[in-house]
Amino acid sequence: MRYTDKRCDIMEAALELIAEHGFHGAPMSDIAEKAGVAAGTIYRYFESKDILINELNQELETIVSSLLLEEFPEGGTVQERFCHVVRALFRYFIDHPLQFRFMEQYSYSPYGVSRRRDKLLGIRGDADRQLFRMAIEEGVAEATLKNFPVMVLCGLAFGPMVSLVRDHILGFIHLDDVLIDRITEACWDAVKR
Amino acid sequence: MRYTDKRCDIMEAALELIAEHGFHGAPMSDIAEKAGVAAGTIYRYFESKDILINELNQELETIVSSLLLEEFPEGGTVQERFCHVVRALFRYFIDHPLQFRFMEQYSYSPYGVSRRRDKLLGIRGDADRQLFRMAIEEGVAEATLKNFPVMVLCGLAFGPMVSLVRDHILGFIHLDDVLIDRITEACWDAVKR
Amino acid sequence: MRYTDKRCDIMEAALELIAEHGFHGAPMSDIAEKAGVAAGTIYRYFESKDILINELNQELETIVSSLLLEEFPEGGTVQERFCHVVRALFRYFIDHPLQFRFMEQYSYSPYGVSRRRDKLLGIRGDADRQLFRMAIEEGVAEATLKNFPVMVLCGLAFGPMVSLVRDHILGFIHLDDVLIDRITEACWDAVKR
Amino acid sequence: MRYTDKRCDIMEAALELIAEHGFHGAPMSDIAEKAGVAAGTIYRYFESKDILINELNQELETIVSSLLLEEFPEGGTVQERFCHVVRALFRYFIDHPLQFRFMEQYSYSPYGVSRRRDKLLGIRGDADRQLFRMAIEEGVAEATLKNFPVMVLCGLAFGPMVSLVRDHILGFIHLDDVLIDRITEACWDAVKR
DNA sequence: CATGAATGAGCGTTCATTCAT
DNA sequence: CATGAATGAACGCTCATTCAT
Repeated sequence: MRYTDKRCDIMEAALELIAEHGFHGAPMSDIAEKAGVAAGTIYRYFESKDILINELNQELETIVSSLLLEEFPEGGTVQERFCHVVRALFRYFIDHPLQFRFMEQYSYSPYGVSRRRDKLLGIRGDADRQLFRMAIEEGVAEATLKNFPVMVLCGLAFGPMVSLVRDHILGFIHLDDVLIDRITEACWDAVKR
Repeated sequence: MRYTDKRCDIMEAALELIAEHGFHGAPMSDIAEKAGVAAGTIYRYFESKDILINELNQELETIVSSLLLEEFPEGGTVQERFCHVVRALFRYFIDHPLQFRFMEQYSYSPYGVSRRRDKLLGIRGDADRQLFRMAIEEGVAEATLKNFPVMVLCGLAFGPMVSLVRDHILGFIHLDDVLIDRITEACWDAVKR
Repeated sequence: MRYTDKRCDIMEAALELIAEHGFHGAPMSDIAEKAGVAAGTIYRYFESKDILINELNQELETIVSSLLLEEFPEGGTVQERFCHVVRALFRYFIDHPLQFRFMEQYSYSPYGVSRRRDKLLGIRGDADRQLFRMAIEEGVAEATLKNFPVMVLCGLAFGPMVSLVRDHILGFIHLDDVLIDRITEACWDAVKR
Repeated sequence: MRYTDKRCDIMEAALELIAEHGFHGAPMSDIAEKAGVAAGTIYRYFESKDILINELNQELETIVSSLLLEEFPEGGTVQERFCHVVRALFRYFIDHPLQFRFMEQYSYSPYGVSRRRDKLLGIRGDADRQLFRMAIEEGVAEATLKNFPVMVLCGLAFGPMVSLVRDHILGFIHLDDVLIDRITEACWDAVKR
């Protein structure tokens, strides 16, 4: 028996179906079938559909988080750190469209809103966010960046990425490494003083 | 007479409930009640819930479209035209959070994807988009803008707006006219050569 | 129009199935089928299965209550009033075995316990209970009855009835009017001083 | 060895949970957990949940039966024997509310009905019942008791007890030894000629 | 045209029971 | 013998849609 990790199977099936059809287009029965388990089995691993969805999102966030920490240029300039994060997210999501579609849907649902609120209130804080936030605050302090609230600078940094990754995944544009680098530079132009 | 009172009532009720509770948190019966009509009556105006949602989105797009055409500085510089559009969208959505929440949900759902595809394939095209596209193509041609595909420039222009309007509506930041103007300038920095 | 045909059909079907098979042996789908309606239709009349059950019990209590008030010998002796109630309950339940089986199950379920508690706390009080209670208190005061708490006297009065009606319905004994009268007298012997 | 530790643990757990939450509020998994065994283990001792419940009831009946035989005044008067049984049941159930709640639920469920039927048809007969029955028949024969069928006299004897023990357990009244003795006397008044 | 009662497929979830280990 | 993960039928309930009035 090679694939005995049922929990993973279920999460993968959920990821795929929800990414493709949305939360409501992915009934537990379909998830179970795709995961190769019985419907009731899911409930041994996740108390409810909501909890499955939340845990899946949390796991994806953790993966993204650790990805950003890898090769993070901690001693680099503000620009280097800023562009590292933007570029890394671009590449990760382009390589992982299901993850992107899922997280996108999650963040636009009631789930995401309350989670977002928790994070902002400091109830939750990931290391990667701290590092990025510090880079930004440093940039503002030393007048490398425009004097905006952190959240505005985040919007300028990630807004285009979200929008463009989506267009890429839907096939409306094609983003290659060269283009990603150039777009990342453009985002830097938006925030730099 | 296509746009009767009842039709409008239904669309308004749908807008409000869907913006607030999502597509699946807004049953037809609730929409009917809020609109002051019987459940069956909705089906005289809209063949199905899906069609209601699609038509509602279309109407909102039309409204936004005509808004952008108003006071469009047709003879102005590329920068003037670009910033007009960004700023106008910022202001409209901040003043119309229900419309924003609805369109946001729509665009992240399966509905939005196919619609988007239609548009790009030229099946649908709004006047405002033509004007904005022309401004951008002009800017690229005259080397005012960075040499990116139009869609990338759109991402750089509107990505931050979508992200920041959302944060504003959720109460995470407060956008006033001064800040909007400064952010719009920052978006311009991203796209200008 | 509160008591439509369908509402009655549903209540009757529920009464019959629950009396026969218990709360858990009577799924909503069976009730619907027996009532000749679709499953969803039940929920137009009753918010939930629990509420259906509670309303059914309440209705049966009301019927029993008004039955006891009919021909109640208000000016009679304590004995006359006591025996009227015991005898009337005997006869009603023997003629209405489904009602008996339902109420029996109800009173032994969590539903019944809290309802009972409410009644005793005076949150709910039916006219018939008041009359019976008054007769008993009068009997105790004038030393016609043994000096027991009211509840003990009720136990002596109704305990045998519940037990014997049940045996009758199950076919273990046959109660006719003569026997009922004699048993009622025996209950009187238990309570009288 | 038929009555192993595990078997007892399971029965005790079942008794407690069913008494408290009813048959349907006591899943096998909960019973297993409370008994400190795996869910599957229960099925080594009991073929099914129904059988577990039936055997539990049977065991409780046996315990009650032997209790009644203890100190049974075999040579005493009919009254002594009658009152002994009534009083002993009162006391046992007041001291063992879980047992009472279980047996009550059992007897009002489909389980209880068929069991009752078996008993009356003579398929099952416990020694205690024989003794009580004999006392009653003797009383009827010698005209100490009213001339009722045995089952009616049982109803008069035990109906009040069941009703009042229940009220005691639910906290609606408090039965102490003095009150129990007096109530037992009252039951005797009901059956004696 | 408008109504709203009725429908029934489909949902998330539970749990008695099985069986490979 | 004991385990507990897995099963899947069955439950209570929702809601988009229909149609007799």
